[in-house]
Amino acid sequence: MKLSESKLLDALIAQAKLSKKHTEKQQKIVEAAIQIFAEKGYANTSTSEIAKVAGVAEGTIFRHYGTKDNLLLSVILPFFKETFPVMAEEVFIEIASNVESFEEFLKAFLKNRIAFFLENKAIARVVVKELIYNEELKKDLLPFLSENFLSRVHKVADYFIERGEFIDIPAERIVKMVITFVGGFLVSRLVFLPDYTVTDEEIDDAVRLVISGIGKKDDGTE
Amino acid sequence: MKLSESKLLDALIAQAKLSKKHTEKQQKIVEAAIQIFAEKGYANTSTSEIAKVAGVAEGTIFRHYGTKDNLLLSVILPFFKETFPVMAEEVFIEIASNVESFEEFLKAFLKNRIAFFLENKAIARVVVKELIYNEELKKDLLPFLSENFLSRVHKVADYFIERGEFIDIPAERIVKMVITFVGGFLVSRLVFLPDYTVTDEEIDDAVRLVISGIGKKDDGTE
DNA sequence: TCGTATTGTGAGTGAATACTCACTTATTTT
DNA sequence: AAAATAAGTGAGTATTCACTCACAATACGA
Repeated sequence: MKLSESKLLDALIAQAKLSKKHTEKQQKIVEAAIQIFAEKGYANTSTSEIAKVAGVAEGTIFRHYGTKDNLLLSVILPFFKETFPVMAEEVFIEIASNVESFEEFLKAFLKNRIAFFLENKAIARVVVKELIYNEELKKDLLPFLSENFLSRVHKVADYFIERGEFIDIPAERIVKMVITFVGGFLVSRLVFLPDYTVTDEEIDDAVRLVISGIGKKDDGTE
Repeated sequence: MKLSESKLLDALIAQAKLSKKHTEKQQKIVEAAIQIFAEKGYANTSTSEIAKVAGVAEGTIFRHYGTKDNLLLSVILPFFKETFPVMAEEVFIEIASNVESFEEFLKAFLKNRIAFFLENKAIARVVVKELIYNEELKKDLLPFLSENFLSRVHKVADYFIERGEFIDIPAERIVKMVITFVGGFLVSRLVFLPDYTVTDEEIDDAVRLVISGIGKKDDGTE
C-alpha cells in the first residue's frame, strides 16, 4: 500500500534483469498512467480512470502490475534507468574533459539534462512530485542520489579547482551551492512553471551568473 | 472536492474579515491536521485519522470546517496571512534602506524568511507540497506571488542597480536568478531535506556566492 | 488441430472515505 | 432559571477505491 517496503534500488535491479516484453495494452496502460499521474498526482488517480483512458479493463492493469504501487514503480524506474547512466562517472569525466572551463561544463551538463527532462517532462513531474510527497521513496532515493550524483559533481569540481578556476573556498561549499542552484532551476521550471520552455540563452545566463555572481567585480572591497 | 472553485484570495480576504473565535477542539483539529498533512500529504490523510489524533469526534471536524478542503484552507491561509505582510512593500523597503549593500539585504531577508519557515516548518511543507500537487492552488497562487513578491524583489534590485552594485545586465535576469536560487535554497532545505537546520554561516555562504559567483576574479577581490 | 500458456475481461468484494444527521452537552442570552 | 444558540458526538450512508476471480479470447508450439 505504501511503496515503502520495497527498496527502490532492489526493484530497479530486479526489473533491469528480467527485461519484460511489453504487450500493446501494457504500453497503453503505462502511457495513460504517466499522463494522469503527472496531471493529478499518484494519490489522486484511480486505477479505474487509468483503465478508462488506456482503453483496457481494470483487471488488465492488475494482471500485469499486481498493485497500483507497482504500476507507479514501472513508470518511474525506466526513467531512472535512463537518467543514471548519463550521470555515470565516465560520462561526467568525458563532458568535463571535452570542455575548457567549469562554466562550459555546467552549460553542457545543464543543456543535456534539461533536454532530457523536457523530453520526459511528464515522468519527471511524476518523479519529483512523488519524491516530495512520498517519504519512503525519498528515504530510498536521496542517499542514492547523493552517493552518485553529488560525488560526481564533486569530482568534476575538484578537477577544476586544481586548475585554479574557483575562488578559494572549500569544494563542499561550491558543490552544495551549485547543486542548490541547478536543482532549484530544474524544479522551478519543470514543476512549478509547467508550461515553461527553457531556452539555451537562459541556461547560458544562469550559468554565467553562477560563475560570475551578480556583484560588480572591479571594486576590491567586501 | 477539489479546492478549485474557490479563489484562494477571496477565501483569504473572507476569512480575514470574520476573524473566527477558535474553540479548544478547533485548535486541536488544526494542529493535528498540520502535523499529518505535513507528514503524509493532504490526499493521503483521512479525516478520521485527524479526528483520532486531535482527540475529537469526526463530526466535530465537519461541524466547524464543512469539508476536508476547507480544513486545508484553514491550515494554509493563516500561514499566508503571516507570510505576506512580511513581504509587504514597506518591509522590503525598510530592510533595504537599513542595509549597506544588496548582499546585506539578501542576508537579512533570507535569515528572516528562513527563521519564519523553520518556525512553521510543518505548514510550510504542507503549502509547498500542495502547491506542487494541486494545479488549481498553483494557478491561484503563482500569479499572486509573482505580482507581490517578484515585483518587490525587483524594486529592491532596481534600488541597488541605481547605486551601481551589479554587473551590467538587465534587472529581470538578476531578479529571476536570485529568485531561482533563493527558492531552490528554501525548497531543497525545507522540503527535500526535512531534518536539516540552516545555519547563519550557510546563509552567509550562499549569499556571498550569489553575489560573487564561484569563478575566480582577476583583481584579487576577497 | 489440439493443448497449453498467456493475455484480457468486468462483475463482484470488502475496506475505507468524506460527509450527514439526529441527538446530547455546554455556553450564552434574556 | 428558562430559552436559545453553539459545540460536540458517533453511528450511519453513499460512494469510491484497490484488488480478486472465474471465465473468455488469443497466441503459439507440437
